[in-house]
Amino acid sequence: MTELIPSQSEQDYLKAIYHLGLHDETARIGTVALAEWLNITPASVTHMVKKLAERGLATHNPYQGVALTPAGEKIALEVLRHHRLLETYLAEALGVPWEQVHAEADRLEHALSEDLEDRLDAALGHPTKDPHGAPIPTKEGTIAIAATQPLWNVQPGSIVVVSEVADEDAALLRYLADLALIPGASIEILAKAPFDGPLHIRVGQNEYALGEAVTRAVSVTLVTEDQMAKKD
Amino acid sequence: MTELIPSQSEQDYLKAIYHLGLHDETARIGTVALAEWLNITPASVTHMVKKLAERGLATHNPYQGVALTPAGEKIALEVLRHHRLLETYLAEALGVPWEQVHAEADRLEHALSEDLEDRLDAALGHPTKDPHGAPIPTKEGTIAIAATQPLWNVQPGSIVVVSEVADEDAALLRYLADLALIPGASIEILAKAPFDGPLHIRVGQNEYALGEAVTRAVSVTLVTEDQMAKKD
DNA sequence: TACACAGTTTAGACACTACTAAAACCATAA
DNA sequence: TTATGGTTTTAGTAGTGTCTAAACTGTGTA
Repeated sequence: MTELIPSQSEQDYLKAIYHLGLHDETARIGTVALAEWLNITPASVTHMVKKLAERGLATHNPYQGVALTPAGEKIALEVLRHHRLLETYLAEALGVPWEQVHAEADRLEHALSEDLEDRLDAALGHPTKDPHGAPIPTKEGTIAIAATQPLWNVQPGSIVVVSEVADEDAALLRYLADLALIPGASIEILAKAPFDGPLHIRVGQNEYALGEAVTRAVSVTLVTEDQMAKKD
Repeated sequence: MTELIPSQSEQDYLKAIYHLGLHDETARIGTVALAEWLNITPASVTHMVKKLAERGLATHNPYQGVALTPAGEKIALEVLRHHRLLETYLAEALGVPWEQVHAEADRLEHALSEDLEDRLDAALGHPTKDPHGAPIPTKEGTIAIAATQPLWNVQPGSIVVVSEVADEDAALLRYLADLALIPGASIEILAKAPFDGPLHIRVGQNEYALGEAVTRAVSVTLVTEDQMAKKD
């Protein structure tokens, strides 16, 4: 009955919990991790998480971590839809550079009405991915989870296609764009130095040696796998 | 030195003070007037106005009213530029109905970056008026004040052109659009009933009798004046 | 001239969201 | 089994922006 609209802060927390819960399904989402992600102190996070739990948007077992309830996830996906539609629109219609759209969308997403959301969606032809390759949730609250892996984890000898890149770090995005490591790009993994050393890859005519930070930010899908890695 | 960015609330107050000070240059802007405009209690307005005065954005003589300082007016005009560029963009690029753009812009204006402002401006070809005929302040903080008067004040027998319509009331805007009373429309003032009775006008082939509320919301410029009104 | 009343301000409170400092918890290594 | 250290929570505080209730001001009228 009392369908309270979550505050901007609450929406940011829900989005953060959703984001941190994405990659390691099983991993517990801790107060410190959330605090670092949101640039807030752990004490403040505990406070807010308790409020989210009271409102039925998250579950909170003290000392055990946080998780979204279905209601909380629904809101997180709505905000994410706003965010990614805005990113796509800003890039396509207004030519905002791709490393900049994330920050702009973060500010605009909370001020976007449902009507405007629909208009952006229609103007873009109902896109399914944002400029960084991330899937755009549907209005119904479903999202396509692609079967990808971090470039960091791929075996040498494989050929992969870039599916998605992390969009939070503008400097990193500029670097990736320089390297043509954008969604859809083909990469050949040449070698990986031991002891978590750099990954050697070829993109088009160019070869690069990339560190862990960069290659963890790039999600890829396999095209061909190295013989050595095959096991059947 | 300490160039503080005003909060969203502060920006709303500055915009409101600017708006209320526009039409009657000399009139004092009172707490109740501001409170009604902002949908807030007078006590809260006093509180905020004192804060604005402390920050050098407004002057406040207790019991005597509020006024903007140059610094405050500059900010008000920046917000107004955001607002009106957004209104124009939403109407032109996304087809948002003209009675709806005001409310949308009110939410988005605070989240618009300078870069995005410039992009909207360029995409629209540097417009000088918003969809309601209101002038868009320049980036330098100047605004073109048109020599207009409320339709309500025009002498019968005159012919006028609609210059601007008040954009706050969506229902009123829909009504004006139905009557084709949009910026640029020509109006012949036929008669005015005594004792502040309705104003009879012709717009194209149609004649209407309009009350004070409606005709005060429409600003016009004179094309020809009635003989009776001429005084030299 | 004094009073009444509309307009304005003060005082005190609350919700929100953040902070610091200190206490409580828990897992792991000695 | 206990010490240790990182994680988490509690307690208390602060700033913003709002509210209600009560006190104050100043102007026009009787």
